[in-house]
Amino acid sequence: MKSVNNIKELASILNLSISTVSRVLNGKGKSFRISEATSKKVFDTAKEYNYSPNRVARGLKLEKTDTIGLIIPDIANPYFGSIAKTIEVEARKNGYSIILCDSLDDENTEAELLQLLAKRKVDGIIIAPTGKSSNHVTEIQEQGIPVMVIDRYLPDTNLPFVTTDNYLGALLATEHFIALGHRNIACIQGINGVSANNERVKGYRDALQKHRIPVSETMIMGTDFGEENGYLQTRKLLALPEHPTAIFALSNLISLGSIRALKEAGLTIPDDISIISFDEQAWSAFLTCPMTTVEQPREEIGRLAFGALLNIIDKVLPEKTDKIMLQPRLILRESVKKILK
Amino acid sequence: MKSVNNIKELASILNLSISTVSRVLNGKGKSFRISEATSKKVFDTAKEYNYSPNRVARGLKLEKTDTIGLIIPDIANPYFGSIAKTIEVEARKNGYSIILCDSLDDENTEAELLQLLAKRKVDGIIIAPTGKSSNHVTEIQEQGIPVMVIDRYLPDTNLPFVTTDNYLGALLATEHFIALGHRNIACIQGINGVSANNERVKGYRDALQKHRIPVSETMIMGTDFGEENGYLQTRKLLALPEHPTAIFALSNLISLGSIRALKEAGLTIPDDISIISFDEQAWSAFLTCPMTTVEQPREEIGRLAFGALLNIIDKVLPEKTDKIMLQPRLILRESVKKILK
DNA sequence: CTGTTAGCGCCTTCAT
DNA sequence: ATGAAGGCGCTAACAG
Repeated sequence: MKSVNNIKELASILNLSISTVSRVLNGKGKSFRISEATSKKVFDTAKEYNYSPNRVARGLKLEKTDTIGLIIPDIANPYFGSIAKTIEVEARKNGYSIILCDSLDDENTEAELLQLLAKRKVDGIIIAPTGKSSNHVTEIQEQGIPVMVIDRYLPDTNLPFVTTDNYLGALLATEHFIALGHRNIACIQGINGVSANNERVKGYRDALQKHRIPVSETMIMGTDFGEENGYLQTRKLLALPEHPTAIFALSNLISLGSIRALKEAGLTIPDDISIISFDEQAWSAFLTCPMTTVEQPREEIGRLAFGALLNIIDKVLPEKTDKIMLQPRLILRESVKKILK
Repeated sequence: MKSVNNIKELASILNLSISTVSRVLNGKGKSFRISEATSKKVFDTAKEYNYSPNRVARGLKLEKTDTIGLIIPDIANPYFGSIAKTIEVEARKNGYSIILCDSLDDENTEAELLQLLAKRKVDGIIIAPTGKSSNHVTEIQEQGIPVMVIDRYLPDTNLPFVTTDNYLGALLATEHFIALGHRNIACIQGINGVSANNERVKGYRDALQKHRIPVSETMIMGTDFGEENGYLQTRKLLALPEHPTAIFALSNLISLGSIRALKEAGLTIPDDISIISFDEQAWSAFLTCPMTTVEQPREEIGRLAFGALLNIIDKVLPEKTDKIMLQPRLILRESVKKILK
């Protein structure tokens, strides 16, 4: 198949100047009053020789790469997977490509990634930040790269974000426990310090206090959003002289780990212990005991985040910083047992 | 924070020529016998002004972008999510970034994506191809972009690939059904024509034939790898005068759909119907009935694929095309019931 | 209506 | 041991 790799060659084949070809190809034929005939010939020949412009060269010249950096703590987690999917599809519709980075929920990695994306001259960044500290991300924004935060937000910054209302989700879940008679409720958290985590913990605390149930600090435990953490913390709970009647697991992976530990100990949900998990998943309804979960609007998070970023890039909303908080939904199933008082 | 955005500025601050600075920064100080003192000053000043080269300009000049295109049929599926994760991490270790594309398992989208990646001058492409037809991918390779196929392979091409031995996986699963007395086994497939799918179907067929069980074509059904397909096909099966005693679901999502239909119909696994699913997942063990699955070595697929691609890019293995097939593992749980003959 | 040319930031050949 | 300058492919300002 004949093919041509730069506009110069194509122009010489066409016996036209480079600029004319460039103009036609960029849809500026009309405004430069280039004849229909010429235009058509350019398009046809470009197609014939399978030519379309080198995006790298274009990026250098225009200082615009049509590229978005996406930093995710764990792309293997289907929660982030579906957010990534929505973002990728939306981006493509708008002519953008995604550079995917997995921060492994590690702050140093994240900081490096941010620098890397800056050097790659992405037009914007969507990030589910890992950390408590936020300097490295505000710095990037100050360098002039639009940043959109998702899933979590960065306290004491003015970065625009789209998240679930994590506080509300946790409040709903905890109050559900309480309504069914639970008083001794453990909370297995993810990374302490991450806003999504801390808002959830806060919702848990406030729900207890609202109902005059003392908060036991030892019942708030855990180190990260992974399965192993859920497993380990649950084992700790079961080793207690009197274990809690309920577990609030702050991520889909944590609850899976909990289930593993429970099963291993020969305990049954909800008869021996009740559980609610943050983050609805395709399998939640089909577990040994169908799980009551807090559903997050994943697609919407992705869609809104990209839309907002695009607006910033296109300067549609000059200075408006979007801070969007989406409603979660408590999906009731069978993993919480009614307890007699 | 002081900062400098191009090598020219940096050079003028340093009172050195651009070339000297470039050389030092690219680690060629020694071979050009640039003095230690000068080198150190260059490094220090670069750090002080937070300078590092513009990757777009570099890419244009060197005709190397340190970028890999990754085309995945569905990044929200955790099977592909974890493959993507491994690839991203491996790539980064080697200085590459990933441009992520979700083909939606659609051939036209895939073809467009391939063209796009070519225009973005990626150094290589890793693709889990959607289709039966393979022209668009071999074309890309002929344009000089190294291509590595994963998860599936493209028949009648010579493209290097890394997959699970899907045939073996299906054989093991089907023989397990047979060993426990099943004769009437349905097979809910994904996309007909995709190698991963067809190899599995072939394994299923061969296992039956090996044991002199007639293959009923109506028992091989289904349209894609999604949850809804599993649901729909299972409903069809249940509407039959006499439904099969076992279902072989060819993906993790299909089996979830099957479970949904079964549950809806008030049927129990494995008492009313047995099931084996392709693709082990974190939740497989914790379903109402712990699921017997065929595990694929996801991390290894990603790691080997990237490694092989890197070898091709670096021309380490001049012409050797890697065709790697990894062993699956049948994980026995409780979703298959022993049937009396 | 079309063409010439500068320059985006970088690396590297050639020159000294 | 260091510098000057061309050119990667593209777009747009300027010039007809």
